Amino acid sequence: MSKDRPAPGGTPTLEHVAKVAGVSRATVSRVINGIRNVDPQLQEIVRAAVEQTGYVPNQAARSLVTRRTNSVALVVSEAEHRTFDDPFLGRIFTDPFFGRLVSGIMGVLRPRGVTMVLMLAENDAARTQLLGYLKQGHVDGVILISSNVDDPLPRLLTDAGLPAVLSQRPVTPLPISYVDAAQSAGAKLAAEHLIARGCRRVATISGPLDMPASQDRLSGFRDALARHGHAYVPSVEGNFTQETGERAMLQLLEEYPDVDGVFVANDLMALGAVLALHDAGRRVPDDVAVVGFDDSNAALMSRPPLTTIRQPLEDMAAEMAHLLLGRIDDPDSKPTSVIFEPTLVVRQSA
Amino acid sequence: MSKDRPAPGGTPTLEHVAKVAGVSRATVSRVINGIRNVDPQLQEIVRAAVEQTGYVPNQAARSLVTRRTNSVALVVSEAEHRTFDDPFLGRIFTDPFFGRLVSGIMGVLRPRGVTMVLMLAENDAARTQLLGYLKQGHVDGVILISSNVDDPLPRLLTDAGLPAVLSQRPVTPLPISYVDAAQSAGAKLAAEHLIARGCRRVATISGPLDMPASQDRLSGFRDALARHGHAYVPSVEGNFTQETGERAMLQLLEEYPDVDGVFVANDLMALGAVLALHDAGRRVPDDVAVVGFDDSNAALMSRPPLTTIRQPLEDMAAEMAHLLLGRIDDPDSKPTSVIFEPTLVVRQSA
DNA sequence: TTGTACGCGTTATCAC
DNA sequence: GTGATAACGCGTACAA
Repeated sequence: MSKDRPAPGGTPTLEHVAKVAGVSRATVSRVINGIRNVDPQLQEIVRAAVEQTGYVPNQAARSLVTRRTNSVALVVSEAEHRTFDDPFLGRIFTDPFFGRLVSGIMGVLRPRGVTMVLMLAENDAARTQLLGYLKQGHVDGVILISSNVDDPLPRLLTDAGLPAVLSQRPVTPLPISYVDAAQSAGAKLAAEHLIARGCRRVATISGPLDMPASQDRLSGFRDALARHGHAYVPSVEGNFTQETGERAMLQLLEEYPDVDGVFVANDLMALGAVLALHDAGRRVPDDVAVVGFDDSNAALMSRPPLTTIRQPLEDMAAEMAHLLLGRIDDPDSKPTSVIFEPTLVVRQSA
Repeated sequence: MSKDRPAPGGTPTLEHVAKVAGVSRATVSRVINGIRNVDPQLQEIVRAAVEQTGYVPNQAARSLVTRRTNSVALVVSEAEHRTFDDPFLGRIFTDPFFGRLVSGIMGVLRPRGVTMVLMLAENDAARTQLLGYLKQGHVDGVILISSNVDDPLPRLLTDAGLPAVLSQRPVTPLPISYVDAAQSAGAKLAAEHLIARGCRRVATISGPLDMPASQDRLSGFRDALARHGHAYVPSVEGNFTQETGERAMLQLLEEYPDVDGVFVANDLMALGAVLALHDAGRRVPDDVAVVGFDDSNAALMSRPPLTTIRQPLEDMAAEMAHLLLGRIDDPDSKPTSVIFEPTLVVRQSA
């Protein structure tokens, strides 16, 4: 038989290495996995054999027995059905927001030797395929980002029993860990700053209202202003892109020409708003003060630079990674939530 | 023994389904993989059993024998060693360029049932980890994007025998497929347009000169102008971000105050250049004409909208996917290259 | 400390 | 058309 197939025609296997090293498969396996109980001398021999053969463990075989892949998925999802020209991909690869999240996540994953794969779920077809992929055990867990209220993914993930962490409080209570920023507290900071600088006629440009975070920022802003006597706060909805921020500001100007302060739900839209104001001949912040949200580097690209509400995205992302790893190590651990406090960063737009 | 472990405590396996359906494992496997030779009646029964048990094939076991994962990696790499605050992630998640590539790739991958995982290789540590991941057989092949001249990845990939496709002509000849745009032809279009509209003192803002594409655009631009008598064309190097485009334009204005036409190596930098020109009190295009590159939606966000050189990124990405799939199906097929022709898109900036 | 032997869940090659 | 059964490459009790 070819139990000892002599020529490593294809990729070398554990057995080849074992033969070269003159030891058993088990021993090779041990040194590769860093198990202590093995003679240092042999260790050297084995390492040499590994080197010589160019051996690399076969992930399929390995995870078939360990039930681990040492990789997690970062999935960016969006519930709505959209056309092919959908701005979804454009939004993702345009908003510095995501870069900060990725950075924070990799910061904790990489040192622990777990790889991150990024997957997009921009429509139902994508989601179906994604779910199959995940269920098949390609990854040990998933970090889910940017899901809106209708996104079925959180529930699907818990139903599938996959370790997962959300980047937002789930809309419907679910036994799932998540990390979030205190959105309304952030909005309150914005409101109070605008009030403090003397704005009397404030409005707001919100994010997509099917996202909890958008809702919270809007209601938080309104509540804070109500406490200062502003019964009504006009708002226009955007979708977090610079373009919609611009359009929203235009609409606001048309409907409330005397607006003198605007809270915009993210920096990218704020960038657009500032542009629109400039086009309309309004000075920022003298005529209209603008406060953004995120403190992404878009805030610095604006002129004037954006006063904004900073959320510590890198830290939040790192926390997500930690929560996920914890859950992977102990699937029975209780779902946890961690809330971060946003802070006001004053620059020149307000 | 528990060859017939009765209770599917964990995830259901082929064997469970077989038992429920009252057939053999082999049969279940056949219907799952769509092999014809199976009684339609049984097919139904099996399907029902699959449904009932909620069975999902175990990818590890499957690919252990098939040596296929039905997934490919899209890796975005960068050779330089950078600091933690490196703009790399910022660049990726800020440039619409990537969104278009991803979109084009998924357009061909998804219908064929292969999933795409996106991986970042922003430094050596990341690259090492990535390579291990790839060698372990997590994916069937890789599409490599945005590597610069020093990037060791193309060679590492070919050495490892992984099916791969590059998004640019490799700097050193390598037996590897790639897709590219005719960069210098595009630059020539820009040059001729500027000349045609009467520019006499043209300059250019190039991309990072360690990228072949940047070099080609620069030399193509210079060559075309030389043919029109412009012996010298000033240039400043940027790194494809709006911010560097802005700075480069500022520098250009300082050193060549009478510049009346600029070719900028991508739209994002062109956006910054237009901003800088505006700040400097120059009218675009009347005082200074600006031509960008890519025709990303950044071109539309600029005011005035950018005249630019369009490269069909979606099509190019789709072609990359095709080439890769072809190579995966037949690893011995010859490396292929496909070059796309850029076109001039005239808007208002030039 | 090291080796033996079994099992992980599938696919594929056989007979039937 | 269907069912045994042998790989696939590895980790790991268990025995030595």
